[in-house]
Amino acid sequence: MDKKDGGGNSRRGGGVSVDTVVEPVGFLGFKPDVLNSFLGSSRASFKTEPSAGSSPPASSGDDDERQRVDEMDFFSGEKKRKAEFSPSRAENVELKAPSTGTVKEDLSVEPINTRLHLLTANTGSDQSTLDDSMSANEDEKEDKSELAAMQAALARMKEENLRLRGTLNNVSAGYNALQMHLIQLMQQRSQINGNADNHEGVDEKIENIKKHHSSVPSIVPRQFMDLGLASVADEASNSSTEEGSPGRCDSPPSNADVASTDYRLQMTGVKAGDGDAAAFDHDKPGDADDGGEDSTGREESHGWASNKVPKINPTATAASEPPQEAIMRKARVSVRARSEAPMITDGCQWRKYGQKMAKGNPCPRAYYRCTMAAGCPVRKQVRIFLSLNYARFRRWSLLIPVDLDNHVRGDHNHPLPPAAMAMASTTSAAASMLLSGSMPSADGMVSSNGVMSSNFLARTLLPCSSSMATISASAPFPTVTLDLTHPPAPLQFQRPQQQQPPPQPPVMAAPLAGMPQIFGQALYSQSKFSGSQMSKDTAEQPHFAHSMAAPVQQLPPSLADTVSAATVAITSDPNFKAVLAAAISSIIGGAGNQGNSANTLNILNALNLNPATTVTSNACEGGGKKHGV
DNA sequence: CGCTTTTGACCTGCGC
DNA sequence: GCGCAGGTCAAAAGCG
Repeated sequence: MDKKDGGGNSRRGGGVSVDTVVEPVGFLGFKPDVLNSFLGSSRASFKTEPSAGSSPPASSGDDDERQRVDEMDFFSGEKKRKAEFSPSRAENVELKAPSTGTVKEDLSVEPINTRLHLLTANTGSDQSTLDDSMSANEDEKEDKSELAAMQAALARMKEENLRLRGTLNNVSAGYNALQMHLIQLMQQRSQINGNADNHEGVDEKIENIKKHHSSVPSIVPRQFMDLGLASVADEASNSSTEEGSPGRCDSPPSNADVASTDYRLQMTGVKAGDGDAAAFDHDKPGDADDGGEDSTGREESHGWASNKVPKINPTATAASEPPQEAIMRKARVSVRARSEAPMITDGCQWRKYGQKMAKGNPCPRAYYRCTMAAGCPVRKQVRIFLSLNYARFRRWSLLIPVDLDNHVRGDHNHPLPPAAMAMASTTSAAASMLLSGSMPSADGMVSSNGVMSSNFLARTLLPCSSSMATISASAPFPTVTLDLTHPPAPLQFQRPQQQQPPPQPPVMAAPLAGMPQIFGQALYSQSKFSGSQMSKDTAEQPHFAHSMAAPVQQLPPSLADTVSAATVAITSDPNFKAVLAAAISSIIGGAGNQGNSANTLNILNALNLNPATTVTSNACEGGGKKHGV
């Protein structure tokens, strides 16, 4: 039972810059009602308050600025104006104003104007005496100005609604494109692996999708690396990925089923300067979401992330990257789980008991307490980010990435389920790895020729599922994403499907006998990915660059050589091995709460490691999650 | 009807 | 002492 209340404060003190991000989100197709936890109980309502004594905002130059500010605060949680973005209700937006009550707006100004005129008439009918006429006229003027202000506000809302609808269409189109591309990549992958059965299955899927979306283009940008598809994407043919060139979706599609726009499913803390988070990227103030970039980004919101993700160009990226990005970069461990599941985030059962807006942060902070057992004192904070999801069956829902804030307090007075144990230790190991000196960043393991990748780590940490763990390099900080939306599978290392298995590395012992395939796959899969941080990270961490990139630079296309390169990489770095062992042991020991330490030691021995020199025990605590409770 | 979520109010700690 | 921000409570609302 490791108590680690203090460990959860790694963000606050000690300079440890790891956010343990847990995303109790449904990745695709989770229930929209869960989304209420983010935006409150408001139902497609925009609350507007005319500014006190303000003149009606005409269409002046300040109007655009004001509108931009409004949009920036659109999901900021400020009380004066909050909205639940429920695209299914986007056509029927309810507007509330203090003096007018509730006005239904069906994307038409006419009803609003009618109501406002009625209000104006009522106001005028109150005049009865001459003495009162003066004050009445003043009141009338005031009312008129107020009404004008409200009209302007309503007009803005209408415009915003239209823009949101455009965003809806764009995102839906992006989703279609993404789905199509995923299937294609799966097909290509199956071809690579020579798996005829999978190939047929994928073909069938493709045909099914094509039936529904006959005009889905075959181009999808690389952005969806964040989806956990990075490896798949990089295994794709050059054509499909290279076609995702910036600017190809300059104009928003007119048809929701025609996709040519990017769709970014995960937008947790995306740097505003990227501009690719579109209209719903609400970053912390000061995240460079100002200045000229804002205006352009605002325009791009119409096109929903119109490919502003920097193209993978290591040299150009390193040269043009603003210095502040280096400061902003943090390691993140993101765990994704379906929100409709009774167990959210980490296998425990939590009940929300409060939510608070943090100053300077548009994302609310929610407070949960463990309800797995009566009187369990464990509580945790989560910070909620917002992103969009166009789920299956063309239903809208919102992603709710949740930041655990490394703050789980107290000790459970009950045994934790195995899932919680495994996940806690795994995320901790991942976070520790990101922080370890051997790991410059999640995406930094790139050689000069762009090989080696973040998914190397991801698949290492969760080798039992190739799609379970990914590491995103496109975010401003490396993010380890553990996708728990898939049902937990028993540890089964993939066996090479080739007729001729790759040579076993000499140091690989029994527990890791299946790892070469994983490493090789990861190495191969990321051949074109994660170049953005390469130069900087390798420069910052020459040690690791040497240990990891050197063999990769000579990477031939054959799988055997990639395995060899991975072997060298693993065995040359003790910290890497240590964290790897911790992660694997957590998985192996996940079925039971006992024996994690023993497993770790076994794996350390298998890796020829001296436990005394490793970071194993600390690694499992450094990430801020409870471990071994 | 009971459980969960929301949300405003209240409490507490900390910095100035 | 005051203000601010974080954390918690509890009534109200939502939901199945």
